[in-house]
Amino acid sequence: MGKAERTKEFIIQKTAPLFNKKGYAGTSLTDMTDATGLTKGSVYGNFEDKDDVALAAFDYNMNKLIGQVREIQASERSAAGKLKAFISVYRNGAESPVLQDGCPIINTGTEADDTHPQLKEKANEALARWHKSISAIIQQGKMHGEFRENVNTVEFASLMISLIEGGSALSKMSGDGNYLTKSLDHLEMLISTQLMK
Amino acid sequence: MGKAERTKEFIIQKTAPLFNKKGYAGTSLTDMTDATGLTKGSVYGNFEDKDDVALAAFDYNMNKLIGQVREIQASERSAAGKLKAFISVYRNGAESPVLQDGCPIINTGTEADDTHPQLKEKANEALARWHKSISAIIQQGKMHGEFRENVNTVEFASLMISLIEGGSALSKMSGDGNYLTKSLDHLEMLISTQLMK
Amino acid sequence: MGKAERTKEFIIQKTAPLFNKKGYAGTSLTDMTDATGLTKGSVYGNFEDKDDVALAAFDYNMNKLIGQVREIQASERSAAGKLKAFISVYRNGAESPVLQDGCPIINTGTEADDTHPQLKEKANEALARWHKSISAIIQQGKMHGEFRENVNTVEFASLMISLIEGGSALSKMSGDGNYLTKSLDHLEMLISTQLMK
Amino acid sequence: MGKAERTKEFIIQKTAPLFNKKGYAGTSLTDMTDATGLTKGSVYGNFEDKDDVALAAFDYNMNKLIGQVREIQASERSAAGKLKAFISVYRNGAESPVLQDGCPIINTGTEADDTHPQLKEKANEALARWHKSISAIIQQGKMHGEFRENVNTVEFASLMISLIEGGSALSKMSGDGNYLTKSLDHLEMLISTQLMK
DNA sequence: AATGAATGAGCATTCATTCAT
DNA sequence: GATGAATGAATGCTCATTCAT
Repeated sequence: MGKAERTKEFIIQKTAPLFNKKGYAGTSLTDMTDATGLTKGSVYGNFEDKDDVALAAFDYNMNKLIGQVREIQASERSAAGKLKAFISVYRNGAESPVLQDGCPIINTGTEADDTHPQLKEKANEALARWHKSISAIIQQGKMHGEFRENVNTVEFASLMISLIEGGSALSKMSGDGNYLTKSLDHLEMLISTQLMK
Repeated sequence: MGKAERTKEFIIQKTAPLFNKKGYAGTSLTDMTDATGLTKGSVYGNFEDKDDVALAAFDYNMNKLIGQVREIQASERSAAGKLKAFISVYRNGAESPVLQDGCPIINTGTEADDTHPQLKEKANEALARWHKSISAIIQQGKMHGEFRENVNTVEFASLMISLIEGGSALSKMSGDGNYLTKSLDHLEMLISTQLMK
Repeated sequence: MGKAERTKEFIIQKTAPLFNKKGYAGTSLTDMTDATGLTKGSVYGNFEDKDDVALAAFDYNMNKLIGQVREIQASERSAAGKLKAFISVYRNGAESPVLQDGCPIINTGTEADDTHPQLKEKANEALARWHKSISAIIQQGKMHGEFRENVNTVEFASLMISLIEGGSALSKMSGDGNYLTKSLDHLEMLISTQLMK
Repeated sequence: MGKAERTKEFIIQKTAPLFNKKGYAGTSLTDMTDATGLTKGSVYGNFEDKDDVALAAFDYNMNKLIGQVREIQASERSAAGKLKAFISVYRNGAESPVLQDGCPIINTGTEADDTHPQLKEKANEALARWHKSISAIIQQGKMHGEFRENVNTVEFASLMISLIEGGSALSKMSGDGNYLTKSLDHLEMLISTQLMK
């Protein structure tokens, strides 16, 4: 990794939490230089513009989040276990360096929706990937005889994400953990009673 | 209503959609004067500052949203019917002047969380009121013998809001109606099977 | 004249010499606020952007220059006298608030040619108007029997402007008045011997 | 020519057209690295600063221009022929790699006049050299009995340059070839009727 | 009560230049 | 001798806010 690569990485690392916490419009170049200790020129030497950093920061946050999930999934053999890895990560969101400021998908998605097409696209791609990943696990569960065949895969995945994101966002903003806890409890119940044989 | 009152109302009316659509940071004073045809001086003659307008705009949006719910609830006698009024409003969100830009609670809550304490507070109060309103309906349902006694009121209310907000936000950002549709379908099913006798 | 109008006028008045002297790229917003004592916000409250000021400044300079010519022409009855008014203004360029920094047409035309299409257009329009004005005077002279019919009007006008602009620009840059003096002397001779009967 | 010498030459070669076309202020270091494919460090390794390059670029452009003239003059025996070599080069300016962006003397002279003393000096030196060169040819013509003695050498030289530069600049900026054509036609006529016996 | 005009701090971005490697 | 990376001052411009009228 060359010096440029290292600096880029460093800038993303330091600014990604800012973008997730304060949003794109709420994060200024000065916030970024304060967080990194670098100069504006240096940021512009390594990125095309603020957008470029924000886009990279979103990817960084998502990768970190996915990494947390993957780590847990690695030790899970069952499809149910793999699904529950998502639940586990969000349930302990307070300790996650990413989720403690809220899920990047909904944070970015709600801000960028009517203001920043590129970021919106990114958030939607991440959402679609997540949906696909859940769907694949459910299909796998069906194939291995672990899950019932008569459950609609796509619909279950949609419901699962809605529960996680809704609960997560509401608990984050209200400080009332019940939204997330009850959503995740309900989701686990659904996995056990609707999905598993 | 004096002239001042009327101008205030007018400003809020015209800017409330902006704030819900583009967020607090994304809405500039110039956006506001463009939308109203008034001058900046006029805005500042009627409000203390941008915050003051944003706060009022949030209330305006919420009242409009609550109004839509109330209208439907007015013709519903049963507790289940009253609960389903919320579902009905969100299901037809595309036609709601407020919800077409997303639910103000989650829009405001996610943006303001780490940037604007007063707005965050407003969003949380609205959320708490909503939660209380749902809880009261459930209690009423229980008292009238319509709902089962052994359902946890608070938890059901939390789950209900998570499903609505999660589904709503994800469908809004992705353009995929499935998130909302499946959440609301599931919620209706829960009301029928878990709540109703 | 409202206050806005007066401020616009004031800004143009103070910055027009800067633009003529230092060029478009060479004149910064800070130069402009230094020259006016106003703030950047004030400049942007009265003009769309730097271009807008530069364009207005060019017009201001040209109008001033044309005014000087008109003043002399007013007391001239003959076509020859009217043509010589142009010569007179450029001959005393050192004392002209505009020409002391060079003729705006050639200053702007040479800088903007490959860098600023709008300014280039302005300079060319001014040049075309000047050409038309000279042509009209020559035609008038012909009609009144003052000038010979067998002189090509358009060609004489072109030659006249080339002599004035060439001499003016070279004397300005070199500090050697001979370029301008000899050009204008030659031009006067041409008017007397080629044009006049 | 060592490597350093070759790189210097290469940079000048590639940037000289930029400086003539876009001017000193209009040509950025980035324009220069784009044009050369080299790095900023490399430019600064071979030149003191941007000024240093611009100065060298001006010389390069002038030498190229003078080279074109010399080439034609080489096959001219008469003084009149040598004078007309200048005319010939400017008349075919569109095909000259230098003149197609305008004459460096007037381009540089008008921009640098009030902003860049060193460049202004360069342009003036070039102008003075040109004047001297024309004067020498006229003197030669007189000595050889080709030109009349009673013509003022210095004044004719000044007039000649004014006609060429005025016509050239105006045609360049306006796209109307008449300014240059008529100036040069007139100049040739002057050489034939005033200068030649 | 409302306006038009101004403010000045802040914005994202580009500049010429430097310097360790 | 050349590069890649960094600097910091300056660029044009927008922001929320104020205030005389």
